Amino acid sequence: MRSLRPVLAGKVVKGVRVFREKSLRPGSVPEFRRKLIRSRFIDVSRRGKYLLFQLRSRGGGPFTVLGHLGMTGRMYLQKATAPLARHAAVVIDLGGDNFVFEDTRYFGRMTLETSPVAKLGPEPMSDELTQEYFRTALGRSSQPIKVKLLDQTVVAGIGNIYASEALFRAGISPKLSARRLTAPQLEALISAIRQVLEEAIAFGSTVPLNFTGSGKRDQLFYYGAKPGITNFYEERLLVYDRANQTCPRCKGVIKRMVQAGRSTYFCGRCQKSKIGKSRSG
DNA sequence: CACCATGTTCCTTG
DNA sequence: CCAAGGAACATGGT
Repeated sequence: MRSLRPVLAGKVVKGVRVFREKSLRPGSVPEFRRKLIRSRFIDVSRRGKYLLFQLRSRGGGPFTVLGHLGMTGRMYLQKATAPLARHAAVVIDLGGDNFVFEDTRYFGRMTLETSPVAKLGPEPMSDELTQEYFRTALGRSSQPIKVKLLDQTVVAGIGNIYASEALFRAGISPKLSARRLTAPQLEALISAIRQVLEEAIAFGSTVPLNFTGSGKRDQLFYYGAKPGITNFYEERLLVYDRANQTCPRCKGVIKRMVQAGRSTYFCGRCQKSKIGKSRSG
């Protein structure tokens, strides 16, 4: 959002090319093209993991395009003459530049349907995320706290990597039933979430939107370091993808487990909150 | 070949 | 009605 806002503001849509119709779900190519062509980008904002592109049509009517990157999506501007990425899904012609939505796995999307944002929980950085709110939102749930952190209706914007990272920093077991977190644990978790996201945003700001490295996995999320900076990863993610490595806090061993179908990484030694596993799960 | 991967939504089961 | 689990979406890396 921070990168796109300054480069999109004021730009007029000259054309729209859709290479992947399904990336517009829900919606259709004609509808999307009709709405966008000759419209002007006014601003870009964000809610949870959604990007909100605010535009104004030729007649002056404001409307919003919702964007979501899924797991592998990227959105960036490039020169109109630059070759398109293999998995370019939607390309918006802005005159001299193309606004490219590239998405290898096509889990991301662009749509005129904005209703998903209404269902989101509070922004993690906002005053709305309080210990009291958390308590209420978690309610009597017996689900593990890690699984609850991925529920976008509880808190918006936390993904699988940062859920593990936040719980590690808060010293809370990912297995702990959501209803069993104490007030101090909730406070610690809120602080940890904010710290993790703050660092992630600061780091992300140093990386070009179309950055791809040559190392294993995705460079932005996993390593993200500019070429030459090889140890940023070491400092950034403390437990994620570090199974069998030594815990940086207690010299225990980082473990991997699967919760709700997603990998969770944690230290079995310093994230013990024994009242964990509910018998059913 | 097998398994894993930053996310969301739909369907089924209990 | 709700909670919870699994599959589906599609492609690429190890």
